[in-house]
Amino acid sequence: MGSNLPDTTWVRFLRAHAALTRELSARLEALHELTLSDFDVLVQLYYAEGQRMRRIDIARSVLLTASGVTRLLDGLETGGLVTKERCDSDARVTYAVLTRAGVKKIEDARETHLADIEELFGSRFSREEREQLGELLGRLPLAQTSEVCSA
Amino acid sequence: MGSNLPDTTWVRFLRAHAALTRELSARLEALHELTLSDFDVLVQLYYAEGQRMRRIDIARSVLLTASGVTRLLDGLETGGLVTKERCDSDARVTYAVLTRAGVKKIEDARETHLADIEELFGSRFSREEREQLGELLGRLPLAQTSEVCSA
DNA sequence: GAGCTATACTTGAGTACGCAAGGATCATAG
DNA sequence: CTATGATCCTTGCGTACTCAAGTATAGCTC
Repeated sequence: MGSNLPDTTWVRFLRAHAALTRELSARLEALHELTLSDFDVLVQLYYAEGQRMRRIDIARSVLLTASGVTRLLDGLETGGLVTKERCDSDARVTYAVLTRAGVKKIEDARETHLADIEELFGSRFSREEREQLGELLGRLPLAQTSEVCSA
Repeated sequence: MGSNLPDTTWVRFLRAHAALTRELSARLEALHELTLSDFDVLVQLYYAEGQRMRRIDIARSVLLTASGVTRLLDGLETGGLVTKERCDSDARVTYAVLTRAGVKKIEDARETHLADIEELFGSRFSREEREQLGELLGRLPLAQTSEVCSA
């Protein structure tokens, strides 16, 4: 019954994402009380200069909307993992800065989360396959907002 | 600044998914008032025997939870695209059956949605690349619920 | 410097889920 | 036939978003 389903590759992509994020986020939640997005944002901050970023840059790098970032950071802030900081040169922007607790949290969470990613995702592929997969995925459109990336 | 970010391939996977589903679902919503999941379910039904499925099988095939399916079908039902139907041999199960309007809807939506998928996803790859991508994605774990698939 | 538009962020309202718990119904074992 | 456990489905509740609208600031043009 080779049904004429929509591009099977795309469907696999969708299914794989659903299954992987479900499992990964369950584990991350259980062990560290973090969402996948929380983790994502914390990592961005961790590697940012001065471990601080403008909210809008966070939004662009993790592909959330501005409002999504506001609420996500609200959560991290009440959890004591980040703090706000005003910007001297532009009163519109407020930085999100990683706190000491935030650094600790991300370093802890990294440990298990990277292992989980490796187990459920990375280990399925050889080195070359992984690179090729990365290359293929890298061709996909990321945003209509033209400008992207930092370092 | 080659930062030691979590497996870049995985991150690309996440970003690509976020960007693609955002755009695809915006278009699908605008043109047909359907969610990606709605579409997904309708397609499954479309190709199912008698265009009918048990809810639990829908859940498994599109990777939603049972409750997610219940509510999604509630929506499709009030939209007149599917109807419930009791199962004679097992009073626990209720089938979801595609209505005439549902068939029409999915046939309409397919047209544009498949084109959108092709534009944003498929066209990025050559034939072989697409196959390879599909193969690689197919290796990823789909569910812990062992049993999968139908035809 | 008055007025415009663009940018950064927040807030209100709505939604698409998930999880956990509950209600039927089935299947089996005594 | 009754008790036990599994399966199918729904419901209550919580949450992570989104979009649209609003506020504040920045910077440009005249």
